Amino acid sequence: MSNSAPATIEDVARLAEVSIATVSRAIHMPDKVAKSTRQRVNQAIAITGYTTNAMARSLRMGRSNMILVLAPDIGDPNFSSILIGLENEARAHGYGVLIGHTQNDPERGLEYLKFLSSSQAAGMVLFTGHQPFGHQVVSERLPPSVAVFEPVFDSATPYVGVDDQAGGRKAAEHLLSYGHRRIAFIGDSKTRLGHQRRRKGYDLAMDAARIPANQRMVLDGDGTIESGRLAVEQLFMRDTLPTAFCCVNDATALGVINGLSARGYDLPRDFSVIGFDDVPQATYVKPALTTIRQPRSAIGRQAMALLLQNLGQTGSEHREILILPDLIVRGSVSEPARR
Amino acid sequence: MSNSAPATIEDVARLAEVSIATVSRAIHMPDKVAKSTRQRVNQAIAITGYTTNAMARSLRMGRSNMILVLAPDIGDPNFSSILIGLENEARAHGYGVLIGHTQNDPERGLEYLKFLSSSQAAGMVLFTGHQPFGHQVVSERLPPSVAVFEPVFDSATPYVGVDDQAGGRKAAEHLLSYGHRRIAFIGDSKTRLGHQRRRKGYDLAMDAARIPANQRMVLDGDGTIESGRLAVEQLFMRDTLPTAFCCVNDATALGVINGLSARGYDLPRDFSVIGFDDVPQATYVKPALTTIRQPRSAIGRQAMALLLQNLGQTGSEHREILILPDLIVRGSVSEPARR
DNA sequence: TTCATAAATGTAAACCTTTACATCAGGGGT
DNA sequence: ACCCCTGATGTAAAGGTTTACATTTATGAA
Repeated sequence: MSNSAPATIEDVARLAEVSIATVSRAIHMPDKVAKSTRQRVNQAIAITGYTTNAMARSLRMGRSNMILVLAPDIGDPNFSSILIGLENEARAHGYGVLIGHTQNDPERGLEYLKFLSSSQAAGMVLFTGHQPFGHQVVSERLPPSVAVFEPVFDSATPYVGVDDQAGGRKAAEHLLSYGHRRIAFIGDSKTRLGHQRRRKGYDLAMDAARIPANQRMVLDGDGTIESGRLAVEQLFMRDTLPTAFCCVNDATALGVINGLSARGYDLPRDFSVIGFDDVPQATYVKPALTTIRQPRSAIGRQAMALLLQNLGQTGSEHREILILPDLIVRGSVSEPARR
Repeated sequence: MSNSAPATIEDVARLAEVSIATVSRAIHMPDKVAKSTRQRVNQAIAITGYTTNAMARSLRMGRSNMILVLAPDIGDPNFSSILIGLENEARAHGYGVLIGHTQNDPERGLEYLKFLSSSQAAGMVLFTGHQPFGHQVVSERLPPSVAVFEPVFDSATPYVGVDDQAGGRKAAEHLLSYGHRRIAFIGDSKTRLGHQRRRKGYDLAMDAARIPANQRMVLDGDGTIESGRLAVEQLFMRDTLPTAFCCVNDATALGVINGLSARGYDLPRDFSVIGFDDVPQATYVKPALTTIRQPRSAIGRQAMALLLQNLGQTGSEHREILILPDLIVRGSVSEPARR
């Protein structure tokens, strides 16, 4: 039992008085071995506490049953719930999940890639928005992978994520439905592709509402709280103010709320604000933030399903799965103020 | 280069016209091989793009150079910065870090334990506060491990964490130094051991200030935002109110601030609040939360150093390394209000 | 020149599996 | 009585390393 060295298949074989091959078969192809033998083997396994050495197994099989999830930032509020989706789906198929934290450091990414190439993991999920090795050219063939949350730049890696454009449109339409016409969009054209798509959704909604392009106030930030705060300051230097803020993400929206409150405005009476993502903080800010929710666990689930499915095939076709997000109504949107 | 199968040590050996043993030596004990040979080998490695198969290596050596970090909740705001400390230290010693997400599910914990016992990882770091397999009895000898953030219940696992008692005392003393005498402690005696120690620190400070025990208002919550809010409600049903709230952690403090603001009070004029942990949100709440900061990266660094050091030895003595936390002064503490 | 010794390299076993192939026994059909 | 087939099991190779031990070569002293 609690011997110093863990039991090997040989220990089991000896105890059950069979060959190691039979033990292996009893485990993996139970119908190929006589019932009486199977019982003896199972007993021996129970007694020795044998558990198959995954390392040897993977070495022999040239494939492991672990999936590596590469995240640049573990702390990202979007990460953990997507992860749970990934894990649950993986688990249902007999796979385990390991997380690699790259901190956006190409060297670390490369390290984890080695982990994959020595088949300690069978495939990978990318949160990074780019290949984990930066722009270096990597000689090895990349393992099966799928991107999540943000498509991988300049690559045919399949992608599963929220339908940003539809979400952006939904957000803008929600504001429009309350009668807002002067709706500022606080965007972010640089850091993420998805953010550009959200902007596109906003434009589409404004087009449909027949609001001319020159009446739209579009500011470009970088998706941080600070950038939301800054946008407020910039807008207050103009002649006309918006009645509502359509923000590219919740962080920006939080910054906007912050800036507006600091100026003494009462929300949502004076201004309406809508975000995108539905981060945990959205509930606690005052007023609670109306936002578009990332369908996180669905993204995780579908991404893992896609990856697992692609593990078998060689040439997996490029695919993009977009999931429609829901509008979460809280307290930060109301009718425009009379002025 | 970009052949289908990755290059093995044999490919390198063939190209360099030496035996595989020499290649291995050229890599791991360069001084044991003649300079000219070493050069040829290095060249061959460069050409083939060889990278040693970690799986085979670990199988042979019975030890890997990966450390597994087990976290019940990836989303915990304390997790990511401790992790970075862990990673940096590991990296400096040639180890990599993998994260296992247990979700407090003993089965998952057990799964990751198997990962360790087949020596896919050399040791583990526990964030869990308990052994990852719940209360099941596990036959195998546990791998070298170290606990972080929260000591492992009922076990001799070495622990590295903040000095909760000193921190709790520091917090209370800060309030006392502003002249507060009626200081409520919103605690949590159940979910974490560290929280009890913080309470102890509060008591020590109050003792030193000669405030009799029957004048202390101590409420017991569970360390959540909700529990902070609730504590406010309960206190307002009493005759005497505190002038300050000493909270067992930031979540509780956030709840308290929330509850107080909801009742229309102006902080910190009407009440002072202090937290513990310094979570990211502490900066954004209004007023910004004065708190005791978890020395997160130091914890990570020292924990990994301890683990790595214990990898060699067999019987590692039980040790507890406590790191003194700093007080972070923001805006939620001031003199007590005149009433 | 001849040994003894050190330095450099090679050979082969071991780590723990999985699995193709070989073997063996027994059963059913002729 | 013989053959063929099936089902159950065993044998051994392979997967990519590291390393103890064996072997070869070079070095220096006598």
